[in-house]
Amino acid sequence: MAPAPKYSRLTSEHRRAALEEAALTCMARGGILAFTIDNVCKEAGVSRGLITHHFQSKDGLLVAVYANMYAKSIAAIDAPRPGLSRIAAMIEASFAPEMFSRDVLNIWLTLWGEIANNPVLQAEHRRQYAAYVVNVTAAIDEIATARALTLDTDALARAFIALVDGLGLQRCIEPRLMTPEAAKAACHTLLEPHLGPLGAVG
Amino acid sequence: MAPAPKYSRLTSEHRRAALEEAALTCMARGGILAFTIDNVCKEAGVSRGLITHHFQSKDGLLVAVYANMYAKSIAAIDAPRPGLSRIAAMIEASFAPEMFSRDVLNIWLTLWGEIANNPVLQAEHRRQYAAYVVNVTAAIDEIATARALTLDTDALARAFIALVDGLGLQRCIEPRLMTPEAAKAACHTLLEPHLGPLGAVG
DNA sequence: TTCCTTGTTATATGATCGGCCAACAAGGAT
DNA sequence: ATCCTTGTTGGCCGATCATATAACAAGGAA
Repeated sequence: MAPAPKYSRLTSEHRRAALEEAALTCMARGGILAFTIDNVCKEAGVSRGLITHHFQSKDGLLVAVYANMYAKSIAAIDAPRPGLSRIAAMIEASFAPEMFSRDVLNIWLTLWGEIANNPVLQAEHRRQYAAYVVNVTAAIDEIATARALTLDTDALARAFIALVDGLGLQRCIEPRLMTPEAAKAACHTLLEPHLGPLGAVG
Repeated sequence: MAPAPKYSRLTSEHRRAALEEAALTCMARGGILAFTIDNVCKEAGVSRGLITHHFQSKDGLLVAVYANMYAKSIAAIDAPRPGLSRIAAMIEASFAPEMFSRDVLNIWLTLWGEIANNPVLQAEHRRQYAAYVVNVTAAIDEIATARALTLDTDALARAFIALVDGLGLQRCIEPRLMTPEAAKAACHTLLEPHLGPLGAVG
């Protein structure tokens, strides 16, 4: 009989995905200090050399992880919801359990802290963030134009994004003091005085 | 003549303050990864053993730094400004250059990331943060009662705090895209629809 | 079956980590 | 002038850091 394989050999794409997933797990567990090559490879059940092999460097993995997080978030936030305006759908998505959890928010907090200090991540951030602002602004524009409102939709979008980030920060640090319902309500408190009810477009 | 002293001997209080200051400098420069005993002591121009001597452990210094940052912020935010309501004074203080700078905000971001993952800091945070919420709520109450408004001032205070944090986050990550003026305007966008003009109390 | 690409392991390396501790010395107390 | 408390130094420890590299092996191609 054939000898048992000493390890499973995955395609480059699958191994990369597994390592990114392990990196997220480590960050969620212990922040940037837990994001070490040893930790990530142990979490992935793999030897130390693989990160260098598949991502060139630890920073390479970090950038991949960040791009991955952004892609997943954008996809969730942009998904239309029947009967809801785009901005209302964004709010729902932003505070759904899979995005407003302590683990996911701790990952974001970890990445933010690195963006502020790691030049490699800053370039990646600038690209992704700009697209995010455009999306939110467009969603607010949708309601503003439908209702013939004249207001600075770009400034409102940036305030909204800041609010969502700040609510996530509080949720991450003290989950019991910031429920998804309270977070949603805070968003409505900001937007509805300027846009009217957010439920539908008309 | 007497031999030149080999080092300056400070009181415990002064040396502690110097080490805390050096710790802040390191955090502002490189986040939590730059907050190492070697780095801080080199920044303070002092040998490695002093942090253990004055703070028992690295975590001890971290807690002291956090308490220090909070004390300074609370003092700045609570300082009354002639002709301004308390909440308006808070906004002015929050986005003044000495608080809304990249360095200071990077320190906050660093501390937030640690609070989320370091149990020692969590206890300290809970105490400090509760006092902060009380202060902001009281400032909002001041206007609400003076104008006989009926609204959930606690929820509005928590939303306001989240917004301020989120604005600081954006400022830290991309200072050029979030000016102090834009940040102040965002706060007014949130509060004035519910409280009316924030300038004076009446 | 044989070859060959390449995913994977495992060890080595030099730097740096936090914490420990013995020796030193500054400067007030006596 | 001498003692004594205590702030300070600096070497040391085991652990862990990121990275480089050589040997190994899985599995499709030929």
